[in-house]
Amino acid sequence: MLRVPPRREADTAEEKMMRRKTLKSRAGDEACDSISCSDCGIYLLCAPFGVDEDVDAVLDSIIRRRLSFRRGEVLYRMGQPFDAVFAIRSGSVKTYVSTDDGRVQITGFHVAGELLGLNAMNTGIYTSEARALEATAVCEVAVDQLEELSRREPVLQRSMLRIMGEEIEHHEELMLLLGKKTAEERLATYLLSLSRRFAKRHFSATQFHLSMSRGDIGNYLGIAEETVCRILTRFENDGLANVRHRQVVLNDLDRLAKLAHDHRGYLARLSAHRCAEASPVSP
Amino acid sequence: MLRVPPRREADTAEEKMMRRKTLKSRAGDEACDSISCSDCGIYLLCAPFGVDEDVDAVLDSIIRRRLSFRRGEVLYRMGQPFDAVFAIRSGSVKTYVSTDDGRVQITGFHVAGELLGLNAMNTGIYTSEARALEATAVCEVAVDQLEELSRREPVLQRSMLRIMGEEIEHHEELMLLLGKKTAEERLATYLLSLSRRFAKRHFSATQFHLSMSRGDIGNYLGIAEETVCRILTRFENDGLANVRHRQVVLNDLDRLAKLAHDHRGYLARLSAHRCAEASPVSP
DNA sequence: CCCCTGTTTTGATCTAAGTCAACGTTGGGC
DNA sequence: GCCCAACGTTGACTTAGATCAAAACAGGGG
Repeated sequence: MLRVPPRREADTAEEKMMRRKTLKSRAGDEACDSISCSDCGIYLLCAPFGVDEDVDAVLDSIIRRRLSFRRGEVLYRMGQPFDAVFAIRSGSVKTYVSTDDGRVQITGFHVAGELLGLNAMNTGIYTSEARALEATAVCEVAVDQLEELSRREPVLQRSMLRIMGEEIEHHEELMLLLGKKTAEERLATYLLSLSRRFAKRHFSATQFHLSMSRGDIGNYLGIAEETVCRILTRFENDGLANVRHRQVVLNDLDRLAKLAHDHRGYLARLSAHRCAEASPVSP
Repeated sequence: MLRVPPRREADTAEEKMMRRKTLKSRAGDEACDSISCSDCGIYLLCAPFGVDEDVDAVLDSIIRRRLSFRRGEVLYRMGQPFDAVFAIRSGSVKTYVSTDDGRVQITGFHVAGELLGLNAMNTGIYTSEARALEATAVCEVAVDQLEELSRREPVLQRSMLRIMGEEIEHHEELMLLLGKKTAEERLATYLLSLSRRFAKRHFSATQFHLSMSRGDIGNYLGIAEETVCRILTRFENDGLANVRHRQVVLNDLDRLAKLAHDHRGYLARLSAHRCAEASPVSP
């Protein structure tokens, strides 16, 4: 704890940086590297939804426009009216909420193939803000068309609910981390969750690149930037992981998982146990 | 921070209490005080969904069974297969997740009229646990029937998305609180959020009853039980609020809102501002 | 290739809130 | 109406991690 003087975080610095940069180079913004739908991350989400016909045609009908953002640019702001979700085609994005006095809490990092903005479904107003961490390409999908289509395609409807459920689960895990874990456990949990995410996309589970700064990691995990550094050095000394600048190498996933006191690991063990016993219900 | 020795929390104590109690009195469990659908909280959610015909008939068709729980009883456990959601008819429920070494984080308190369990939509396994805070009556609704019905009733489909979006928003606010707020701000935010919730249901915004213990409040807010007490006494001395046992009286909502550094208040001000300016987009 | 700005690292010091301990309060069960 | 386990409160002491400060490092634009 101990952060009373509201030292206006990341945001302001980035805002300033952006203002400076925006004066120059407003080069090839739109449609400079338009990838075909079948190369896009969301294709993976759409494909299994039973769209047997011309996939490209269906997708084209719901995609309003393609946009690209440079590092630091804003996808949507808090308080803006909501009428579209964003499918990330490439790059990565952070989302965050903030207090009235400028403190910021990052609520998630999002990568290619993920859907952004569904949470504004409730009020019709964005309650969070999204900012590109690097050069990022997205497809804008109008919600009303998405709803219309999901009525005709039950698999799409189910999938939207599934995606939101996944986000809720992820938030629950993060709340456990923010409320009950030590700084060391937080970092271990974080590295492990990144590793799993990459593995799921068939990248290396033990070597990857961070698209976010130490400051962003600390903010997300509810600890100071300096603490992030200190603990990463400790991991290095313990032979657990090497994090040189933004390049990560994990040496011992098992030990990391033990350190993390993982919710997900616990769940997996629970399910296994449940299967093993086979006979519930006593008189 | 500073909670390394995993002092097994609430859970274990409650479990023990339940075991003791369960030996005796397994009295009128089911259907002892079955309220008609039109008295039920979820009716309010269902009514505006365009079910113009016989509402009761439609509802009866999706409600699998009615259950009632006593204080401390579990609605569902982590790791259990998911096939139904619960609509709370009366009473209140806490949901929580936990680490493998027994630390618990409460993720929400839920009251009559709210829907529980939609978050398991993703994996088909409950990743959290729900426990009644007091005598509580619920309706169990099978998910497949809910999905089936929501295909025919677009308003229901929209409403499910809206409910999940609301939960996500609520989690974002809680993450901001857990990651960035002081203990005092947390309590102020909490009291204010309860106040708003009661006001929305047309109860008093300044006087209400807490169904959860100090321990539960502290756990939910990521602070120690003792800190909750200390700060409540401070609020009392400052003439801000009187919290005697479980009876709350709020004396100065404005000052409380200032203390809370509210995300929601900030949002409201933002929207107002946006309306006032009327002219966006500069060259 | 060098500068400049933002990022990362390390050390010294401080503090909000956690933990421990002990005591007051209460309401549900018999 | 009495008892006791759970709940709530208050004080004394400890500590994980925040803040401050300052140096080392990178990498993109000119």
